Amino acid sequence: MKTRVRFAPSPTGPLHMGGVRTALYNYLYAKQNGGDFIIRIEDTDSHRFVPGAEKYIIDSLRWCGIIPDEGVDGQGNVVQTPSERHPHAPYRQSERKGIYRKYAERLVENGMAYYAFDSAEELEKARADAEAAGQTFIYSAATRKSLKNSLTLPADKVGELVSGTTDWTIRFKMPENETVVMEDLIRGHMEVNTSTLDDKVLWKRADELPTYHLANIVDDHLMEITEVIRGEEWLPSLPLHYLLYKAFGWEKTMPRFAHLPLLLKPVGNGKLSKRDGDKMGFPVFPLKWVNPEGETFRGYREDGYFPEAFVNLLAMLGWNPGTEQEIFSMDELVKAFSLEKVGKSGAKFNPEKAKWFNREYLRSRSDSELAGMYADLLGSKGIKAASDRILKATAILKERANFVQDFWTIAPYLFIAPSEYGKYGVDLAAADASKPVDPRAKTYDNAATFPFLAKDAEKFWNEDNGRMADEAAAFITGSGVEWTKEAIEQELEGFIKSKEYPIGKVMNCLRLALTGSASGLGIADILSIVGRDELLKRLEYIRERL
RNA sequence: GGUGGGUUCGUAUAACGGCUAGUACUCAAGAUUUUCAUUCUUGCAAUGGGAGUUCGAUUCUCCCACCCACUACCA
Repeated sequence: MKTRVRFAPSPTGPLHMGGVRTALYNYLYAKQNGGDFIIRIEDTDSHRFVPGAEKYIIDSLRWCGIIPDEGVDGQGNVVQTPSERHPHAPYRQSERKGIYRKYAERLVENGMAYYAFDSAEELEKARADAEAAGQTFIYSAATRKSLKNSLTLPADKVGELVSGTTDWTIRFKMPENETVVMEDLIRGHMEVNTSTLDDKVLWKRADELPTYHLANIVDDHLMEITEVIRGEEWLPSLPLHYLLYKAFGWEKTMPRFAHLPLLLKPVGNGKLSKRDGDKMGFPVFPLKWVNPEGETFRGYREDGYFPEAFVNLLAMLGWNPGTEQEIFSMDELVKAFSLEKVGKSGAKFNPEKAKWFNREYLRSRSDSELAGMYADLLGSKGIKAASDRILKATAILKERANFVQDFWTIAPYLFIAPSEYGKYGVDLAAADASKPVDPRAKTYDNAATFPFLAKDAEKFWNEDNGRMADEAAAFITGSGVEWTKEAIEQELEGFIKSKEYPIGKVMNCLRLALTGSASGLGIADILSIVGRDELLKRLEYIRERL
């Protein structure tokens, strides 16, 4: 039998990284077994529907390289693998609403379910009363005999109510005192007694829609799903789902189940939630999301993560290959993945490790590809620079950065000149082309400027050091040396040593002039990129200011 | 409260019932370097507690503790 798994999100908001991981594991499992990965939209809750959420979910998965064989494509189209036996479309439960009622009624006819006429208010009251008495109300074998339903009302009254205008539901008639024996691909053998379970609503007259439980089982059956891989939050409803398959007589084709451990927040307890990211400074969503209230949530993509890195770090959260390999491409994941190696306990997300993954991917990218991204980044700051300069800078910067954005923050001085003294150091906010700080900035790439770090200036600059730096600069710019990092390094060092100048002091003065601070790239690296003239200009400039 | 699930360094995890409990991230120290970073080396750091089975328990069983999920006409 062909493997068919599905990811079945509810379009009630953006998909967070835990959801992406669930989709990923489903995808990996499907591909590993030569099967199909299906996306089904579970939009049976008309009240919680959020416009744009479905598209967001599909876009996110596509960014990750998780492409469905069947389902919706986010553009209003249906993706479907040809099946001679069954048409599986549509893939939105709202578009399938016509098919569920007869299944629910079949259960009523079999005596496995019943009509319930209690109003929301009545149930609310029953719950409140129970709570006041220190108890918990559940609609179950113990209570259904005293409630308004087709088990307690005369048949003619039931018929009247069902065809009437007042709302009603179909509830599953949970068996009394039976043990449900379950098998989970990750957790193994489990048992639960049905007396602790309640009579779940399967179908709602109010909106003519099934609830999750019914729609899920019916669709998984109709779509010939072979494995259900979903979050641990579904574990408590597994017995219900087993019973539902049994009630329909579908036991032999019932899918196997695997319940994934939850993703936990980095600090403290509890599962990762939407708000954690902004509180703790990392994204929880794959892509940026603006909710209907206009609130913005950051995304991994916008934070500069490569999709491959994001997929890789997600894969390693709750699963391990059993070897010490940590970096996996999607293809490698497909080969190595196994549900047996998925852990049982919740995984705390570690943002530091996430950055490390991105760094690994950054370093494995070619210089030319990174240079293209770097050029775009510079462009967004209003800086245009020759591509060979950008390429040279890329080679140096990629060893020091976690993200392409870091190329800018690590060394803005490669493309703009430092200007004034700043008490707080290099102010990158001020280094924005839209607000030039110093007219002199126009002399260099037409970009903005950023301030010197005053305390560094005081520390390194004095008459002697300044004079030696000037001498060194005059030598290197006038020597006709080949303008490469290696040659500059050799010549400059040779000159300073031949003069018996303190190399650290001279170099630091040059760095101060060049970068505006006491730390940064190697002098030769910087010079090879900014050029002779710029060295002289920046030295002259710092002298004027001091 | 009830039901279910879980518990190895700070975090992610490894360890047919059997070496000194391994690896990665973080952190610290040292080396390298003109500074910073990189790189390299070294180091810190864990089986929640108690019984039991066993020659031997991180691993199997039970009890306790703690954590998590679920407990809607939501998914």
